[in-house]
Amino acid sequence: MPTRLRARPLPIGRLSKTTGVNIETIRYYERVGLLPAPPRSAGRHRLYDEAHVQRLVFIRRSRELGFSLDDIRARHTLADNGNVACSDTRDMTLRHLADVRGKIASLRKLERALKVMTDACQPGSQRPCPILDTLNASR
Amino acid sequence: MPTRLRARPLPIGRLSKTTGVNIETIRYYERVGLLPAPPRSAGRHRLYDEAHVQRLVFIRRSRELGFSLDDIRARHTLADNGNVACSDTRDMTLRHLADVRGKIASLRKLERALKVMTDACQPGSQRPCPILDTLNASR
DNA sequence: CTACAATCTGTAGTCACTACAGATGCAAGC
DNA sequence: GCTTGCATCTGTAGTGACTACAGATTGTAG
Repeated sequence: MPTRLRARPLPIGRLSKTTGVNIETIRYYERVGLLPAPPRSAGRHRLYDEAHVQRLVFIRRSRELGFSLDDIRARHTLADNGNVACSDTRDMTLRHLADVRGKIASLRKLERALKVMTDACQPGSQRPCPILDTLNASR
Repeated sequence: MPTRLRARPLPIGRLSKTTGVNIETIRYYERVGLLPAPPRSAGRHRLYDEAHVQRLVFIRRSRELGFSLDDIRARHTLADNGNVACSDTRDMTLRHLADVRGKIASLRKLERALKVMTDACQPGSQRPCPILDTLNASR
C-alpha cells in the first residue's frame, strides 16, 4: 500500500493560493456554511484536503458567473443529498441567465441616457447645462 | 404682497409621496449629509420646502442613472460653492458612462458563458452535467 | 377628548466580503 | 533548545445604500 500517495493537508494560506480565494473569504464561507469546517491541527489551525479545494473552486467559479451564495448553497445541498442536481442546476442557470439579460437591458438604457446627456453638453456655451437640467427633471 | 403664494412646508410623508423616495431613505440621506436638515415643528417633525423637493428629485434621478452617493455629494458641494459645476458634471458623467460600458461588456461575457452551459446541458442524457463540469473547472 | 395616523430616535439587519487588533502557533536556522 | 518571524487564530467592525423594526411622541379629525 503506497501511503506516500496520501496528499498532505493544506493550511489556509496554501488553500488560498491554490484556489485564488482570499483567506478572510475562506473563513467567511465556513462561517456562513458554504465550505465545510475542516479538521484542525493540535494548535487549532485549519487543515484542508483535496475535496475542499474542489468545492472552493466550484464556489469561486459560481461567484465569477454571478451566482449568489444562496444559489450555491442550494446547489450544494441538492448534491449532498444525493440528488442528480443537473436539472435543478440547469433551471437555476436559466433563471440566472434571464436575470443577467435583464441587467444588460437596463444598463443599455442607462448608457443611452448618459450618452444623450454628454453629447448635448458643451461646457462654455451660454446655454444652461443639459446634464444638470436632466437630473433636475422629475421624469 | 401676496403672502398666500408662500407654499406650506411638507412633512416627511408628503415629501416622500411627491418625490417617490422612501421615508427611511430621506432620513438616511439627511444623516449622511446628502439632504440638508430641514427646520422642525414644535414637536420636532421635519418640515420641508420646495428647495428640498428639488434636491431630492435630483438625488433620485442621479441614483436612477447609477451615480453613487459620493458622486452626488461631490456635485452638490461644487454647486453650493458657486462653481459652475457643468464641466465637472460632464467629466463625472463621462467617467460613469465608461463604467457602465465596462459593466455591460462583462455582463455580455457572462451571458455568453451561461448560454453555452445551458445549451450544452440536456438533463436525462447519460453524459455528466456540463454545467457542473464547467463550474468545477478551475479555468 | 379621544382615537388613530404620522413621525420621532436609535439600533440592527441585508449582501458578500474586507480589515483590522491582539493573541497564539509553527517551522527554520542557529 | 531557543529565537525569530511569518502564519494563523478569534472576534469585531466597517463597506454601500438602504430597509426594518421597537417604542416613544406628536399631529389632527371627529
